[in-house]
Amino acid sequence: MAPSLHLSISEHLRHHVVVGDYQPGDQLPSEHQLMQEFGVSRTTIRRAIANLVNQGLVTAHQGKGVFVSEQHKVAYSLSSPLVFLEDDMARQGIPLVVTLLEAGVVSVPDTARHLVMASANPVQAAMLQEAQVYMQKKRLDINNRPGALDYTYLSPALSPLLDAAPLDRMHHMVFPLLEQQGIAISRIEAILECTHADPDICHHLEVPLGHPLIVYRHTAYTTENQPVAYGETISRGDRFCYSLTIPR
Amino acid sequence: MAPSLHLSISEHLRHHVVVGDYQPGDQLPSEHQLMQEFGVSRTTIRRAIANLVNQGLVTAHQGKGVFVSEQHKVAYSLSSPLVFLEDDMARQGIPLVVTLLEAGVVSVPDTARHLVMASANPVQAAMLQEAQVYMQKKRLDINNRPGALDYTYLSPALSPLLDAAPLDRMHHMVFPLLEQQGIAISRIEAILECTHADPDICHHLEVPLGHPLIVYRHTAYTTENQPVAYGETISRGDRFCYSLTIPR
DNA sequence: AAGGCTCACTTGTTATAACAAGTTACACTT
DNA sequence: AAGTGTAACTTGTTATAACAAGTGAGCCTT
Repeated sequence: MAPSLHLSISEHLRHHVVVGDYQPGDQLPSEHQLMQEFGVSRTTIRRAIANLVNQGLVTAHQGKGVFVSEQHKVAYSLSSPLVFLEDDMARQGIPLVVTLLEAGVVSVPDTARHLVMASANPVQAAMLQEAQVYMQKKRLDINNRPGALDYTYLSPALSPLLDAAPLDRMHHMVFPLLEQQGIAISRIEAILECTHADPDICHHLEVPLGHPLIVYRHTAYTTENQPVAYGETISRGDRFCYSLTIPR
Repeated sequence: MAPSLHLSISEHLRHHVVVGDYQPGDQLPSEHQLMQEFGVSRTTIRRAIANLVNQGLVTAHQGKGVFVSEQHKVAYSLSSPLVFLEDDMARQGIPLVVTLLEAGVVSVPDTARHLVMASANPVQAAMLQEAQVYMQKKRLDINNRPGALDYTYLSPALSPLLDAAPLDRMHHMVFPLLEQQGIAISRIEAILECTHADPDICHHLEVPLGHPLIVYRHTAYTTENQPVAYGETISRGDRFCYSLTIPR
């Protein structure tokens, strides 16, 4: 289960970028230098760099070198929309005020099942149909008015870990907490759509009936392709939703 | 300018998937078979397949084989939302029927100005407030019903190039055409929000007044950080919008 | 028949090698 | 001084090779 070499090196280089050892615009050591530094072949170095390029952290130019992207801070948010929805808003100066409205054990709503059914994997579907740890959170916008509702469902497989991290500490930033406890999210499937506000939502978001809303549904999978978290975020659609910078 | 081998092979395989020669769940020929079929080394075949895996079209299982993904129709490449909005839909077999409704020279709407203001660069703001080449396009969905409206504004700096490529040839795929003429788009800022349908939109999209709509606004910047294109895409929000698989 | 073993198949990872192609600096020619 | 050309870098592409690791069928033992 040990990570492969090129992934380790990729992580190592990314760490330097995130920490700030490499500033935006800086040139990475050449492939030859990295080969000597890590004592591996060019194949491995190139795969590690290809990994970073795919994530948008660096850009390679034939004949010149590999350079740290200018907007790597938002590039990171692009490769992980979970961060974009939680972490990144705070990073953009939008205060993230979250209230935990409800928590308990329930079953997943039909919308989630639909999402899983699309992948046509009976095992996964069965897993998500089981009882889940459930959280409902309200998020305030800049004006301290209700901005979004968050529904999070965690797989029962996570129960032992959840005991170690009680629910009241999970009132925000679920994914970082999961990763901190060794649960690696490798893939996320997301669907974005737009609906009217039903009476229940109206109450929480303080909008009139039928108000336009953006619904963001996502399922997070581990490296073993097991769905461990499903979430819905319902935001008011009439105001700023999100902005991102996309490196090509 | 000839595409590299592994990209050609990747395109070739993807074509089979999109056309339907390979059904979801089908197993691709093994690496060894593909090596013989295309007469290339395993390196090249593996890079071509890695390409497809990155795009979410296929899934590889060690010891078993490579299989066509179940959800390949909704797997978008996240690294380029412009492609997702134009090129990629066609590539995935979703017919891209576009009608050019109107074209001319106008000034940018206030929404665009707001987008530029957010980046707090007066030079950029001034540039986008000038008169622009303007295009309005209607896009049909799978059922040949109106699916989205497209508004594209091109910077006056592009005028000489636009003469070479007349507007009637730009009825779709604006970005590829720009790149073809040497204009490199390095960054895109995008905002996503949700509104009601106003009477004008109702007419084109054939929806009742007040119908929920998703608005996707984007500004494209060159490598010199100059905004050269602004676009709005207004889609019906009540139906499937997009779904993506995000590799971490 | 049940269980375990081996073997042939698959993809995964890494190493080595050679050439292509873009960039840059420096020396050399004009 | 201006331009040219070469040489030494860089990344890009492909080939060959070897071994690791997961899978499954079939044989073989019990």
